[in-house]
Amino acid sequence: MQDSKKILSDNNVSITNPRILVLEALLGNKNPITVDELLTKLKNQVAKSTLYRVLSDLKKINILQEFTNLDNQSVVELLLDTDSHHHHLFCSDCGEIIDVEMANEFEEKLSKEIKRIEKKFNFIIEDHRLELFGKCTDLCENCS
Amino acid sequence: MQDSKKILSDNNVSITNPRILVLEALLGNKNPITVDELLTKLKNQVAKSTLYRVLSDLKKINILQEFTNLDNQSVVELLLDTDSHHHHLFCSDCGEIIDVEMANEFEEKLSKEIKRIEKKFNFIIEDHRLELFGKCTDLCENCS
DNA sequence: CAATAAATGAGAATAAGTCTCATTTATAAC
DNA sequence: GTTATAAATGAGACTTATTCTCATTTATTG
Repeated sequence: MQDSKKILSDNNVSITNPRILVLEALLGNKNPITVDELLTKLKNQVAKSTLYRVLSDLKKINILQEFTNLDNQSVVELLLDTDSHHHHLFCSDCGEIIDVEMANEFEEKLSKEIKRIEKKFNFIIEDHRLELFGKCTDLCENCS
Repeated sequence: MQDSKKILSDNNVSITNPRILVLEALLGNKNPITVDELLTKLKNQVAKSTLYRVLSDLKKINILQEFTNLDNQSVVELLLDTDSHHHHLFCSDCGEIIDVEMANEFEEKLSKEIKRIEKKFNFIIEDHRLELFGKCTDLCENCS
């Protein structure tokens, strides 16, 4: 509860009720969440237009990552400085998206390879994203 | 011209004019293309509803990959058996998406790391996708 | 070349996301 | 604490991407 206000003030964004509610909803989720699920969660608390605006605010201050799930739906995840670098595991059975940390050794290899690509393509690479697609065999109750 | 027909028959899909036109449009592009650009390209040749249906057909036979660009637009790329495994480089200046092959050594490291993740999460990982985000410094005429 | 199932075109329908504008709220100054 | 002002919000209209419907056309098989 205090968290969300701190996040906002730390980023010089005015503290409003909708912003607190959206942040709390996001903080309550370990894994990424569909914008649609967020809309449902906050129904009658935050207007649709406001939700989209707040999400765009959070993206602007660089604490929200947006991508798409296997059904091409928008998915959103809070990404605070304190959170560690991670990637995503997508289950094509149940649709779940799970945060995964890769081994340091691998990330170092990736950084080196990225440096090589930067030179080869004369590109400045600022960020990367690795997505793994498969099926969770017994992880969750949704999957047979 | 012969190519597109072969692709269709190889995949037991009936050979129709719209499918040939869409395939030829896709074959003509080295890099991924926006669905919207494809629509424009094929305006007056293929109905919008048909284009979307053909794209979904191609996805079903597993020769079309769909993802989103930095503006969250749908992007599409033909992915034939003969094509080599690659990833994507996104330029936030000009919006271009470029195919990139990573070094074999890196891909091997990635495979190993994926095996580790499979065990750790009890997951079967069937595919992966690596996206690199940055700016092309002098690559194209769009970028300053 | 006929019969039949599949594919298509045109446009209506849906859904995700954006925009508008009148009202409310947060912030900063007093 | 009040007040002034700019910023944020809510409600719903609007836009745009994608899907659906159904009458017509086309591909395939015998």
